[in-house]
Amino acid sequence: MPELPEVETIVSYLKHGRQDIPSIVGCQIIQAELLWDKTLAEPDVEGFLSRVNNQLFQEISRRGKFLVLKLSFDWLLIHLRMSGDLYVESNLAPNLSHNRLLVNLNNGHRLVFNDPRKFGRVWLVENPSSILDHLGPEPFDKSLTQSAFHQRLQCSHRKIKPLLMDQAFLAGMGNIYTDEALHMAGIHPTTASSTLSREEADKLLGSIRFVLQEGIKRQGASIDWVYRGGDFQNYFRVYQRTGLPCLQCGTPIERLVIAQRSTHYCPVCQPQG
DNA sequence: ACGAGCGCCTGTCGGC
DNA sequence: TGCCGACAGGCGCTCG
Repeated sequence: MPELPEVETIVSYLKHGRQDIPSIVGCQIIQAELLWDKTLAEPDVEGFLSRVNNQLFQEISRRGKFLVLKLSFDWLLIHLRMSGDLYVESNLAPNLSHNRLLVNLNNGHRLVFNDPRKFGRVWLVENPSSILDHLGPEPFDKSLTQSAFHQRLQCSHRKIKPLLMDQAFLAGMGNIYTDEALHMAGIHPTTASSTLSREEADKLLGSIRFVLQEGIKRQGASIDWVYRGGDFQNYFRVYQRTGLPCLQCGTPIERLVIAQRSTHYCPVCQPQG
């Protein structure tokens, strides 16, 4: 599922609340229930359930695709992977079949981690840096200048698509937004990153920021059976549009598999290097 | 230094 | 209808 814009949307919901659902900031944890043990990456179940009790949610943020929840004494890190979702609901709501973790709060609500495919993971740690330190720069980080980005591209001999999806190269890009950004920049997904000119690199960085911003503005994409309110799926240029006309030139969008991931591109707007 | 292949999981969809 | 393969917003591991 979620890439940077979807995670950012969830952060916003948790921080500010939505409709009749309150913010979790300042709420105290009454009791947690782990419904699928492997959801928990760290520590062990006993340690988690006892340590998390009575802590308050102090700050909610995002790093790459990680949700970063600062508690009174620990940090709760959550990665949604392919199918995870995180939301707040009344603790009277019926328990859904794919709920993996429930965190009951002192305001009659609970934080729910729901994840059909069970790939998502949760960490409770004293210091988040051991987990977050391997991530590359945030796409919107001011220190990621055009020239710094070009430099980073020059250093690798990998294909541009898998490189952009490598979280150590850049934090937050996934399959959708990578395809969208490459189309907007007019770059073929198999292009060797080191062959990109400064102009192409500038355009690519601008496109990455543009599509991510667009995704955030639309509150993310809702695809397959995962719906949480966003509608960016109605604005896809290439993703899941195989065979449909390119919105720019009318040529049918093509699909190929790169690094085991489905890749969508326009053969005319994104010519082979 | 790469990329391919696979494992982790459940669900949906299209074809036969 | 039922079965079966392909596919799905991610990532870590092996292997060559």
